[in-house]
Amino acid sequence: MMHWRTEPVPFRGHVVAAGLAAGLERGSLAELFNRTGMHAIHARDAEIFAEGARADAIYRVLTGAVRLTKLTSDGRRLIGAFYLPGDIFGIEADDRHDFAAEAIGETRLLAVRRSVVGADAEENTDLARDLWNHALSHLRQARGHMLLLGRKNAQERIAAFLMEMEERTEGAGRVELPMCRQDIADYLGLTIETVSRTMTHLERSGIIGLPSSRRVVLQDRPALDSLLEPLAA
Amino acid sequence: MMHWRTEPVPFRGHVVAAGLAAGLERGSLAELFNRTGMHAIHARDAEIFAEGARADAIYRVLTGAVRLTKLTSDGRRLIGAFYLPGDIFGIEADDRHDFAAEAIGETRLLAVRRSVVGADAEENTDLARDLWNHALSHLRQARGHMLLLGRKNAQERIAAFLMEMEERTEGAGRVELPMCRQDIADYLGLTIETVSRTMTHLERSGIIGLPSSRRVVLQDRPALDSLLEPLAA
DNA sequence: CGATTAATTGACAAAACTCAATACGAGTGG
DNA sequence: CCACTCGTATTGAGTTTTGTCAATTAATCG
Repeated sequence: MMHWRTEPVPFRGHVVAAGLAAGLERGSLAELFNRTGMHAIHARDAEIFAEGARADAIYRVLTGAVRLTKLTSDGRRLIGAFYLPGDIFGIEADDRHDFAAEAIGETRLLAVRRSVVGADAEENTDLARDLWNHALSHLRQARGHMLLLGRKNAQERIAAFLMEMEERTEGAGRVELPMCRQDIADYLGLTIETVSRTMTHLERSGIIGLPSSRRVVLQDRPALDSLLEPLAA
Repeated sequence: MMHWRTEPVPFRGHVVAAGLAAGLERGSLAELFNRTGMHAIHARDAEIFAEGARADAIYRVLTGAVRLTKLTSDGRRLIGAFYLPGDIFGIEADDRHDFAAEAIGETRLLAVRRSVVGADAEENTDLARDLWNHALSHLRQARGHMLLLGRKNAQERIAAFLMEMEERTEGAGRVELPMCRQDIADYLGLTIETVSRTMTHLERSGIIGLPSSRRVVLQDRPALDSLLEPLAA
């Protein structure tokens, strides 16, 4: 179930997807969302767009969270990215989406039709540059994720994931995970059991705290850093 | 297999990196390469650009092959992509390269300065669109590779790799691999031993032939397809 | 409070990795 | 032409990590 409203919404978020600090210029992408964005609400697990669907809008997360998923016929699932409030997604396809997007919890989005974006971008240099930068930041995110999936062990994946989430939510040492263990597993290319075991292992080592399964406290940041250190460059 | 010999090089190739069929319009990226591209030759294993280097040119492969690599301090290496004759690379960075690029064998390239590309793209819609499409095809390639690294076993990775190489070189059932086993291993997130063992296993199953280590014959295509089938969608 | 879903834990199996030895292949010099 | 060498690839044996299957505990929601 999905509700559409047309009122412009003030931009309260921040672009965290790839550490890009987007300024708020007239004619920018952020401004376009605020001026012409359509409001949408998606229920938990609702599909925002399907794999293979025509890409006809781009989105900004207002509240909640989104996962980009690809499902194989025998049930394996990969989550290519998570999008949190402030993040923009859906640029990442030329014609058809190669991944589906789903709301993780109840999620509010702003959507702008591609026809509108495209028309504006022809005129407006700022907007074109914003779109370009976003596409590249998605590419960088994907490449970073490749490294994680290809060359890291379970501990390193979990550590990297927790640090990433903490950064993106500015959680000051504590992270409130919007997604379940299975989502994390499918994002990290692990099984749910390995995620669980690795989490408890980090907890028993005193590196993190787990007041509840969705709440993580980064207690020993240096230790976490040192887990990732070999991957730095 | 394609070879580029003449100096002002007509674009006879096709963009294979992600299956994008680029048209040949005046003012397109291909045309820009042909008109203003600088010729460069890199010896085997020579660095084309370093990780972290300022991104100031984009490239098209004429002959040879290129690998995009990221090295970690403890020696793990990931190859993010291979580029073959006709492929364009180096767009994939906004300011700094997050991966290094190296020639695999002796490799000839065309290079165009970013300042030139950027200036032209402001004026020229075709070129801007070409750049955009290339960036998105790199993104699709990276996402496809994520799926491979995150959810496939060794056999599936090798099978996918061989099929990809065959498609990209139009080898009609036979592939001449430009890269060594270690490169393949680092592209697939495996060890060299696992690559080797899996290759010989496929050979003993009669699915592929291995007249030499660098030459592969896809003998039983249906069998190869069926190895990948579960990943189709 | 009971029902249902999500998360953890345990015991075992399988896949891939590591370390070590051997084989192959191209190039070199006797 | 053969032997030698060096880099690359293959093969083998044993270990480690992660996955699988099953059971248990915790959390959530009417």
